[in-house]
Amino acid sequence: MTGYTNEARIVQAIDCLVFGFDGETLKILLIKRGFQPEQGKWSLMGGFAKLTESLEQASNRVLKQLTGLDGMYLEQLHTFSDPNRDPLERTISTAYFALIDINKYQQQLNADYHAEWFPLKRMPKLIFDQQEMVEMALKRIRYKAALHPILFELLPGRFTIPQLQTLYESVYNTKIDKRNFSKRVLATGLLIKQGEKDKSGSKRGAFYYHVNMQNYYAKFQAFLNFIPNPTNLIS
Amino acid sequence: MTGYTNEARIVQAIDCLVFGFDGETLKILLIKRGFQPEQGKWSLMGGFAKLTESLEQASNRVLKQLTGLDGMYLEQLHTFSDPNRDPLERTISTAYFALIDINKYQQQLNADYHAEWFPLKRMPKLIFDQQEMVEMALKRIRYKAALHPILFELLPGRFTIPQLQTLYESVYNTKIDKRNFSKRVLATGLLIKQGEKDKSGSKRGAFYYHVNMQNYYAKFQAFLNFIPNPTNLIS
DNA sequence: GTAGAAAGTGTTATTTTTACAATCAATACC
DNA sequence: GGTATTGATTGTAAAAATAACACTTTCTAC
Repeated sequence: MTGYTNEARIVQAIDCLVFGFDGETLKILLIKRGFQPEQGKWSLMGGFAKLTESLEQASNRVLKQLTGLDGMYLEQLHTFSDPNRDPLERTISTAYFALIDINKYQQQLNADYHAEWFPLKRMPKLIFDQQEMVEMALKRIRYKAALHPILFELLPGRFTIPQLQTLYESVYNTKIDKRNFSKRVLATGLLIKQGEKDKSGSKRGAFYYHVNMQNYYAKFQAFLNFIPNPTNLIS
Repeated sequence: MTGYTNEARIVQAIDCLVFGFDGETLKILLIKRGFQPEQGKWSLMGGFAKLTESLEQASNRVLKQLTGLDGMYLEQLHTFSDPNRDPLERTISTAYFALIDINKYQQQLNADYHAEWFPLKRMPKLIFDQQEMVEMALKRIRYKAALHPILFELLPGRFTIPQLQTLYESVYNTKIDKRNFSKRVLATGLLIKQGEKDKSGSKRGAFYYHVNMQNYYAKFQAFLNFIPNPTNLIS
């Protein structure tokens, strides 16, 4: 037995959608593609699966190369397989999205890739079907974050409630009442108040919180309903 | 330009998880695998992607072969890529799950495959990583059906509210108060009452309903909250 | 010491959800 | 023909969750 006979063998790619939050708006990390086709165009960071690694391993490898980071939040999004998606050769690409703390991202590592963060509203045109990937990822993030605490992955180890609210408002492109928001997030039991304050945002300063990891893992699978009226928000 | 040089080319498989509902319990359609490796073992229906078709096309082709059905509800589940998942050769498999009306399924077409419906509780051991696929599909169905009306896909064109309730109870392995259930589903505006009754289940008979397709498509993306307290149900 | 600016906090009205049981319709049986 | 049987159908009240809404506090800068 030496393998399946008569079956096609196809180049298997991965594409990584890296999201970060700068305190203002959700951003995506793009690179200038370094090889043909579409060399020099803005693109997602991608790569190809080697024979001996899983697609998860391939994604982590590529992300490590690009960002210097390990062990980030990474979720398989979708596999894109239109026979004509890549003009050079038939490829199938599995897209993964990563949520990272934008501050941990190591600038120097990606100099080779000419990587840049783009606010989603001012994102350049992407190659192939990558535009579709980004749209799907955004949908998925909104969907999932309405029920699960994944957005904490975008924040530094300590953060303030106003920062957290800005993040939710940015992801859902909406305004949330701050009294209700703070009640809601505190009620999850996921936040632990710290002694210190962040003085950068206001004169009074806002207390730092960090995530209660115990509750985080315990509640991750639960439906949390962070977002009021998601029915009206998700498109 | 003749393609990417130095990249691995990999056999791309698809696996189809076909679910049906017989009025009592959720069932999955399995076949006796007709080729090596693992010939003769119970398996999901699968196939390989041809060079010129997308994975969606491949899945539909395979499902048509197996069930004789076209245009069924089909959703990409996940791509499984462990390098050792298939002992014969490195393959990557994208799993799709289908929800069909078990009555439409054409028995004769699949005689070649020795297909059989199994209640999920009495499912035989499957080959490779297919057990994991089934578990993931069940999770996804429970997750999605808590918010979207996908379970209607499992029912015939007309059905009664008690039948619908049995379906939900079977999927979530729970009991739901019938007064609250009927209020809830009728409130969605997805059901249209018909004049006739189904007399098979009781002397009095239960009114048939059918899905309001207009509302169905309109509300499909909305969060519907069919299931009381999903927090306690989803594991 | 005062003006400014964002942080922090409580209550009420409304809506949604849950709990709970009697009546109705049709058949089967006497 | 009458009655027993069986599942279908329907409403209300209590409880919980959500949404609406504005003033006070804290700190800095001037």
